[in-house]
Amino acid sequence: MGRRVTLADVASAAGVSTATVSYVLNDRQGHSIPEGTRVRVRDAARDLGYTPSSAARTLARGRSDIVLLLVPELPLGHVLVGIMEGLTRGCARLGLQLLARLPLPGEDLERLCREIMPAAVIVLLDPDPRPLARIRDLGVPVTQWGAGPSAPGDDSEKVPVPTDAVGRLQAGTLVTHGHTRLAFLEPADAALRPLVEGRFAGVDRYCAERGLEPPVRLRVERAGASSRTLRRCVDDGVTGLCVYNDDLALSVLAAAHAAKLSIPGSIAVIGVDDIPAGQWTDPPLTTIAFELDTISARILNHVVRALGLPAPALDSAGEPELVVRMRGSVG
Amino acid sequence: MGRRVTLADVASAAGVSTATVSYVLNDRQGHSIPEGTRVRVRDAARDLGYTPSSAARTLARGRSDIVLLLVPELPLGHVLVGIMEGLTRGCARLGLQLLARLPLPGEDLERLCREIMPAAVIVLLDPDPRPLARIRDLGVPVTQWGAGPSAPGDDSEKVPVPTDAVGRLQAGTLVTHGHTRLAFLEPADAALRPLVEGRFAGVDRYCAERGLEPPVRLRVERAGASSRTLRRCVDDGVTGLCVYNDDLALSVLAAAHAAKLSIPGSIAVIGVDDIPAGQWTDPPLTTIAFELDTISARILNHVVRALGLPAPALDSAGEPELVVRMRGSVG
DNA sequence: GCGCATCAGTTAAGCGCATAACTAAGGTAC
DNA sequence: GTACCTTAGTTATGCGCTTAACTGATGCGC
Repeated sequence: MGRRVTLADVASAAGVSTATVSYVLNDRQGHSIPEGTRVRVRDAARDLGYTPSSAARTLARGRSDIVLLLVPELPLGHVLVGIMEGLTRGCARLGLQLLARLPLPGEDLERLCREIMPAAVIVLLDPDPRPLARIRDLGVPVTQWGAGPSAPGDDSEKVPVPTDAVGRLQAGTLVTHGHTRLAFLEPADAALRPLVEGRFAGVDRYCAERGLEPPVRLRVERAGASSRTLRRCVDDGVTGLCVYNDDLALSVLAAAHAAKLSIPGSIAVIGVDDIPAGQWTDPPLTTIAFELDTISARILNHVVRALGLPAPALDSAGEPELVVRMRGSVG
Repeated sequence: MGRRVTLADVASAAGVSTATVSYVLNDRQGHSIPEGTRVRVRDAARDLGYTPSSAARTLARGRSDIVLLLVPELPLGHVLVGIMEGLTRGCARLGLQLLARLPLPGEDLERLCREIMPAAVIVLLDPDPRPLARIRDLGVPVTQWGAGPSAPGDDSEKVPVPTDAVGRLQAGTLVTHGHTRLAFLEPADAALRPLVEGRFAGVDRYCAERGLEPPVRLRVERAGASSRTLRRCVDDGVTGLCVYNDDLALSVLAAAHAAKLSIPGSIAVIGVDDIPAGQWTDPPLTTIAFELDTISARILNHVVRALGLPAPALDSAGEPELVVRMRGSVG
């Protein structure tokens, strides 16, 4: 198991003091250290297999290099996992460690942050904002990828989840394919409220701007859409259905089958998320996909700015975060 | 932002030395400290809002109280998320912090462990076992929830993912409902190989033991089952289909619809995972569900044992890790 | 030849906690 | 009364790293 290789070991191997090693390995400015010495230090570190102790560094610096990712208690679809992957990779490039935590209900997040002193906190979706404020008071920058309205003051720390844009894109896709009377189908789940509202608003405004009839708003109380709801929809003259997400859209497809309604003949359906199962349905599900790399880059840019890192901004400004995957359920 | 409240602050508030505070707050044995003093210390800690610095503790002890959870790069279905939740809760009760990491391809996990000195590492599913061995050499206990064969020596550190049992339960359910000629449908994905093999083996052995014909083994190359495959299956006299998981089973349902094959009339279908979407299909999907709390308790018991914690073993020995959810796709 | 700037480092003081080793006071046994 | 044990603590060191402050040598202008 062997004793740990410390800075001091590297220092004596390289014939310098620990301070010098620290300066070299951290690339600190303001210290003239000739290249020859730098090389000796780096070689020694490599040869000895030196790995810094994050605990010691944290203690000395007052903040760790952990970026704490608070993930929601919802099942983590492939969208969230994809974003996590992008964030993990991006943090690694910045010399930070992305570690994810599923906050437990009733847990004291501020305390958690006092314990581990993360360099930054990234929050996915919209938890209770009050603990976040207290984390900020600790001096830890909090970046939120969320849908709710920005609280006053944290505008700069919130990367918006596209919601309005999703709704517009759904509606636009349907309208482009000739549908003029739309409906919006949403789950009842309270946790999803901010997302639901945003997406509906997008559909609603899109219709308003084009002078179309306002969309019919439908809510599914539990486990999937019913054939009844669907049939009523069709009877009302709705021909295009924007569904909150692909999971729910799958249930719509099933209900349509059961009700002998053809898709997209009787009614066109578009979901959100681009889940794999959507490729296997009959017809394959047309959907809105999130561009995961673009989204994680935007989140990381906020973190970089908040930490004042001299990092090459991952440029993601111009790229789209959403794309339409045309498959077969929209005509 | 205020200075951090340290042990020393608590000590002077309680009128004792920092050593005493440390002993009290950590409940260390072998030190006679009267209840009165204990109360004074604890009150002071509470009143001041003391939170220990995990960095300092880690540095002093040589190991942190982080339990590193290495999650696979696969999309995290609700099974894995459910287990994560159970582990997070369980660790919290043990005074540990569960933090999850998505290992990046090519990343040096041993180095990561030298950096953060986790109290333990939990690995979900089956990554390359070699880095795991090197982590163990660091003295960090590694608990794996995996399907592959136990490597020699780590038997005790591996909690088996039920695979054989899943296959048996699928086959058993179909047989109980009168099906005697079975098939097994699997994805081609190489990452899933150990799970696939185990589940097939379960089906296969079950059939052998009952004197039934050996199951037909079918593989889906990409994106969902085809109607052709299904029809061939039926033509071969197969009436019961064990599908690798619910995602794939949904594609089977769709294919059956397309092929005008009735389920379970022409062929019965059973999946694995109990994904939500399975409740909304037509017919609703019968499936094998994992008992997530039981599984996370078993994993944690291994961790507790490996760390030699004096913890109340979360008793999960007798409980089933699998249950059948009868819905409609099996007869 | 002196003062001053620059270079190339070093010294040493923490960061907050755990813990081995010690102490001082009081009680007991004989 | 002395030797010893227990109780109830304290002292002080070290975990590995960062960083402000310092030092000694060299070069340069004039």
